[in-house]
Amino acid sequence: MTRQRRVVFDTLLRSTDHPTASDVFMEVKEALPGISLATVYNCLDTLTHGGMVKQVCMDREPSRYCANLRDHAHFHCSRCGKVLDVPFSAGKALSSSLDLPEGVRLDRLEVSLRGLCPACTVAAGSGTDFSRPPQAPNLLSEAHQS
Amino acid sequence: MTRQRRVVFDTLLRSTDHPTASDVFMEVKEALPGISLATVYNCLDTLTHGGMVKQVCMDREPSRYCANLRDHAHFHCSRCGKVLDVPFSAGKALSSSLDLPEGVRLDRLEVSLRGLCPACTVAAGSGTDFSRPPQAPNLLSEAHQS
DNA sequence: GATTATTATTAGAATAATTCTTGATCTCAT
DNA sequence: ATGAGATCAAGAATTATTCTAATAATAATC
Repeated sequence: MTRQRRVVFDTLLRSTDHPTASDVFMEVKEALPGISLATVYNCLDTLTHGGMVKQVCMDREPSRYCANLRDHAHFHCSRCGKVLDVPFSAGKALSSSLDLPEGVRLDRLEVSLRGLCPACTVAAGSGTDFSRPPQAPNLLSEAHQS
Repeated sequence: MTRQRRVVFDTLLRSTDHPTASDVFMEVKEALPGISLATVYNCLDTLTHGGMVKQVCMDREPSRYCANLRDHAHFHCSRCGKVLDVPFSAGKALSSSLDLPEGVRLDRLEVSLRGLCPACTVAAGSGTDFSRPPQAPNLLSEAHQS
């Protein structure tokens, strides 16, 4: 654990949003003015491989990093871009709602959500109801089903 | 629906794997030798926005495309790179195993899995049992939990 | 059927996130 | 101190994807 790794890690621990590598870079520069973006990438990589940090990808947007190691999903707001941690409901095993083929070895499971965060749902206004999404067979109805 | 869009779409309908844009490009060139990669990207985009096709991202790997519109998760084999469709178990609402904050509007839910496909689990051998992954509170135990 | 307007296609340049390369620097056991 | 090994910095390189501008196809109107 080098100085730069520690500072990068501390930055993530302090952050509640889910910063990108550049976000972290800008933040970390205050403490370590000489650090380079490449080093931040290296540190984030090392921390990720060491299991101290999770890398969060959605679509092809820049990766975000998160020091919350509890199992959780990520909700990405399409309007303000914020990323929220969404805990899994206690007691419900997520993997049991999947028909995994026999014989696979499952190492990692990732759940990403898209939509509007509470604030943006309100801001977007309209007569939509603010409770739950429309119910489809399993999760939600994709408007444009064939 | 232009000629190139149709050919791109047909290619996806025929494919059982989950081709990347370049994969599609190479395949489509047989029918439309003059087509450009940019057009393939455009077509895939149009089809995705039109809801005929799903774009599948995992980590920072190239996007893959899939014409299976049924709700399903994607299993990515870390060894051979294959991507398998994993249907959701009938009757179990996935979104109900998430503690979504009040007031969010959920538009899209994506589940990605990583591990070894059946063939690669066998090939990787070792004394591992081939049935189910180790059980953790919710989905699976990340070896490196803090 | 000709003419205009719209939209899609192409080829290649541009972009942006990330990774690689190289030499300099640090750490630590000896 | 000294040397071995890892890490860092800077910038170049890579790669998936998007943009741009010009051409071509399609559709709509006369």
